[in-house]
Amino acid sequence: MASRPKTTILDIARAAGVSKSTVSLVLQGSGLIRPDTAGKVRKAIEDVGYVYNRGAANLRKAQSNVIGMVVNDLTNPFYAELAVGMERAFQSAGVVPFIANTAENPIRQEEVLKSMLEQGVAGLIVSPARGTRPDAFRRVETAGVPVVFAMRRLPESRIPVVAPDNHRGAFLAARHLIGKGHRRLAFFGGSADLVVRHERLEGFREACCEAGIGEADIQVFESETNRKGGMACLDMALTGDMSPTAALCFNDAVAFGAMLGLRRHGLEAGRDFAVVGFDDVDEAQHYMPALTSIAVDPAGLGERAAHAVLKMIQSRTTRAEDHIGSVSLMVRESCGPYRPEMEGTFA
Amino acid sequence: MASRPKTTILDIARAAGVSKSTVSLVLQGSGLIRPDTAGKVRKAIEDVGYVYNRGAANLRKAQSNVIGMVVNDLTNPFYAELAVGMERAFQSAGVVPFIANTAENPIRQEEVLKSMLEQGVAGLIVSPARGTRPDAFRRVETAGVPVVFAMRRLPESRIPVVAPDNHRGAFLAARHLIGKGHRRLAFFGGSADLVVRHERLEGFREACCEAGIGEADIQVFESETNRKGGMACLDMALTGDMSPTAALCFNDAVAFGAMLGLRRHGLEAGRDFAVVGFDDVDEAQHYMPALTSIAVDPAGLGERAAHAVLKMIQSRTTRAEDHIGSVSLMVRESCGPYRPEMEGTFA
DNA sequence: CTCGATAAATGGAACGTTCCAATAAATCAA
DNA sequence: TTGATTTATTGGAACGTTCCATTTATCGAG
Repeated sequence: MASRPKTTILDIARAAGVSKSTVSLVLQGSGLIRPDTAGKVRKAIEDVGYVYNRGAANLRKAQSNVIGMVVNDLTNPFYAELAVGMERAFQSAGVVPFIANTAENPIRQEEVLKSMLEQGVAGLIVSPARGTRPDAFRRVETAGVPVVFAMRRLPESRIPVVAPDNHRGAFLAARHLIGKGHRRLAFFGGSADLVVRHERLEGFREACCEAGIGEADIQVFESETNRKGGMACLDMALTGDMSPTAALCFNDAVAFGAMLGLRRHGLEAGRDFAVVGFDDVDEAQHYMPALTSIAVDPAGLGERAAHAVLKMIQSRTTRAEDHIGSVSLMVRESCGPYRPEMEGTFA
Repeated sequence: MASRPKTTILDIARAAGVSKSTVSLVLQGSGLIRPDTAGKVRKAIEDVGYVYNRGAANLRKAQSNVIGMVVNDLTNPFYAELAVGMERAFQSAGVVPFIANTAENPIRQEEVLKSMLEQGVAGLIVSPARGTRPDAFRRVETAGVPVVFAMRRLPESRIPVVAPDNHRGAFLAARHLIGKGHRRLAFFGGSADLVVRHERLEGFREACCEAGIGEADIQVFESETNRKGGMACLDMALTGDMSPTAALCFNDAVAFGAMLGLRRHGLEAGRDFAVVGFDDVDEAQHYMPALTSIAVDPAGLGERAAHAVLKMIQSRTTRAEDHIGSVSLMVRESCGPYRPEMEGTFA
């Protein structure tokens, strides 16, 4: 019951009456073996409960066939979507990606990366944890393993990135709010050490600037990137004497939190306050009221990232071009109709 | 830039002026090495960009330190929670689990399991895909790798299971509905090949039976286990001439779908129809109306499952006791107050 | 048939580690 | 100092695979 003697390629060779080399060749699907011999071997493999030892093979071969995928928060359906897209792309390439979660913890991330390197991954797709130190990927880089960042990037890094057009997304969202008549705007959520937030904030500011809205009418709040953070932002925003009338949220989770917060104050998104999210998770369209958001196609970006590493591995390079995915504004109910009275509140 | 010469234990030995055996000992944290020699070695490791080759080590060692985790749907936050719980338990044991998603596809599941075996996992936690064939785990079993099923089980299998008390959960939910005065009940969603559904359905029926509600007043609908499935169920339920007034849903996703469906018919959960979910995902409490559901603590079950494999690996056995986690009914708004008029509709 | 060419199959070394048995160095008791 | 003991270190075989260089079988042509 316990302690298998572990059958090897030699056992199969013996059973099939051929040499280990022949078995190896069959395993690799080489055409050099006569079909009937190959058949014999395959039968032997089936009879004995053989399992291929990829570790041993990698020792000899230059390259492994595992690809690692390190994601910062599996609990966020947005990243789960990303993972699913990657898996789809890898599946058709015949590789099985291994996913590991860092739970937004840089220490854990380090462990995970180390483990993946030790396992001999051929490539890596990483959505780095918040607070990742600049040199966190030095080891990976010196090991010469191809990496691509997905969704997030590090401040100064030569590692290629696959991400949505955060700047444009935020710009579109802000312009939408302004178009509805809002003149005092807020940006909700995210922490300042996220490059992504920087990009979104810039797009947001650009739209404001274009509309002639000054810094005095812009309020920016930091928070966790989840519902709780969104509620916190809303509370802060409503306590000032010049409260904003609309908010662009760092992501949908924050937006849901903000809407929850509004309800606690007896207000309703779309009627008393405009909210727009970012990411357009599945839930956004089902929410009450349905959330206006920026669609970024995470699964598509996942596929893109997967193809990028695949290509890097194949061409044995560690460099690749960034890919900035296009985004689109999904207008729903959370911003309500055009409301001229909002213009009147211009400071 | 490309094609590392790959530094090995021998390079370090040379750099530190010791033998490879010494380096190996240091790597394993053996106390047999004099502290200053160990220091020298560790420094050399740091200087050279060494990465440990776990594949080579596993070739010699009996046991690896990777544990695989195969989940049927990462997109469902419920399973993501499960994964997170497992990771937590493994982290404190110093192992890094590798997660793979099967997307509810038995063929994919087979590939994934094969890949994990080849990688030499020490143990496996699996939430099997829908439609898994009874012999899908034969290879894993003959390989002697410890496996535990999480959340789901296979019809006839000796593999230990960690799962919530589905029977009791459904029983509690149904009794709650009956207590609210409902007398024509429906069960929404899930496919008949899921053992889990069987268990829940039984609990549901038991509560009905106890309350003297006959088969004629019970309607059971199959569907996908997501929002879409829930909407479909609701539509079917409302078309009959003796529509139910309340439904227990296979899981929260189905319940959300059902509530969406109600709204399309101009009805509201909690006022015109009672809905209860299963799983109590985070979203349940934030929904409008907040969803009454059965809490199962997926993260806790994940931890439990992790400990189970860990123990199995340690005691080199492939058997373990099942663990049935306790559940509790979370009463919220989706079933409304007691409504005696519902009793009147008794057939 | 025999020879040369081609196709099919094989033995052995190598990959990077662990671990045992053995050696070398340090320590101690006499 | 010497041997006995303990403490540190080391060489070499082994793990299961791949791949190169060979050997052996098969086939066609003369």
